[in-house]
Amino acid sequence: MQDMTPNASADMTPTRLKHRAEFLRAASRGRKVAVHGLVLQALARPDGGPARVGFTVTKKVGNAVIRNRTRRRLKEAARLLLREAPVSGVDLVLIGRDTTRGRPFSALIDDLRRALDKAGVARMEPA
RNA sequence: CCAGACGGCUGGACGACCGCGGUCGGGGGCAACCCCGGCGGAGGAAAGUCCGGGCUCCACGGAAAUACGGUGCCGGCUAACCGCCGGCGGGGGCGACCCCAGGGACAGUGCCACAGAAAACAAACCACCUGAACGGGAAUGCCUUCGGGCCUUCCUCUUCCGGAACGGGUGAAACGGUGCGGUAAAAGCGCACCGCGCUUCUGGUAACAGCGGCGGCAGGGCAAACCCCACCGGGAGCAAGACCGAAUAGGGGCGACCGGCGGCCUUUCCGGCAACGGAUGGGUGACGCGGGGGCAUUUCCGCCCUGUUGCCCGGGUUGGUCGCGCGAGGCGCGCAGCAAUGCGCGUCCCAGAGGAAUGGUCGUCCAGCACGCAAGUGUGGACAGAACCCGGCUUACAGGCCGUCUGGCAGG
RNA sequence: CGGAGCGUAGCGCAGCCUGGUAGCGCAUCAGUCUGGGGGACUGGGGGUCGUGGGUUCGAAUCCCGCCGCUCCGA
Repeated sequence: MQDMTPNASADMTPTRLKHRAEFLRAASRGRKVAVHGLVLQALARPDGGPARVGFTVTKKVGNAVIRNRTRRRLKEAARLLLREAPVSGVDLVLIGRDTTRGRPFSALIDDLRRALDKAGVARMEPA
């Protein structure tokens, strides 16, 4: 978040979404796509910097161990997918569901790819 | 072998690829940072947050009392505890063993529904017994005018004096239980045993236990009802707290206090016609200097703030560093102790995040479960995730391992 | 991290402090009034008192542990 300078665009590694206000902004004004393994909220940012990713797993899903496992699988799926197909200028919030934990990992990655596509994130890639 | 009791340990293993955060070393880069390599990276409950401490800040002269809260058989352990260990007493179990907030009910207040005569000061009531009075009845005897009258005995309604606390369907509980004697009827009224109270002595640090003696029985239960007694407790919590940076208007209000020099106000004295000057004591707070602070550090210059301090109002700040892991520490051995635990020696350093790492995927194996005669096939890891630390408690937990002990059956 | 409260019939609530009978409203069922509906009246059914222990003769009530939910402060 410190190096949001435009000339650092060679590094497209996503950073982390941290503040409550940012999550609320993505929830209220972003596009929402629900697929089997997760729910995606995406909100375009005008600065064109690297994508920022946040994770939400509510207490409804389970206890702390289950929530950790859910979040870590989402985190790994986002890492692998955004490494081979980086996007920018967007805030992404991945919300875990009950099914996230038992979903086969390859299917989870497909879910995320499809959700990004439906949210129009792929077309947000910088020119 | 079966059934059971208690205590302790463990909480899948190995590997491959891709990753995460910490730290150390090397290299690159002005720097932010990047690359390579090494090392280590969740638990017995990390959980619930129910107790106790350390640590930090705040408050506070000492001690006591009051209020509030907690604890409550005895002894020991501990930094401390509502904890642990060992005893005692009570209850349960054939037993190993398990359970118990277990001080005080002559300090006081209160409650004990229904039932029952009565639920706590003790008596009243029904029933029982002796006696008396009036009346009634029966029998015997005497007298008679034959209507009845009288004496004695017995029974009885009602009433009264007395005896006694034995009985009264009840009830969780009712002024001790059983038996014998005793009596008008009875009763610890007397005796034996049991229970109970007091007590000498003995054992024990003590709670308490045992033997003996004395007492004919004191006197219900509930204090997890109020309460009494004894002991303990200041408050808040790592978002504690400290530092650096950035930012803002380095802002405002109300008070208290200090005086090195000048200025200003003022007391007294001297000089002067006077303005004023000198000396002296006091006051005055933003007006100047000195002094102090800041702009990374040192010197000079410059700029800015500023007397010191308390409280309040307003404004800005969500960045970083420390606190932060060598500790009431882990492991092993020895000694003391029944034990909890303590002491000594040796050895080890063992997670430190901050929207928060400790992971994702796959393979082989080891337990478990299901199917199958079998080879095998399929399935599949219990409860659960550190956030300042430690000692406990409570709760959750698939399966496995070890030890000690009890009862029963069979065999030698 | 610290603190407060709640859990009783299908729903909303009393009863708890001061222990012995669980009650009220809506809903539901049956009957009557009406030609029918609505409505009114009469009568009835329905509750492991969140859960596990303890105290007591007796616990929804008192005490302790646990589960779930809500709210407040930093």
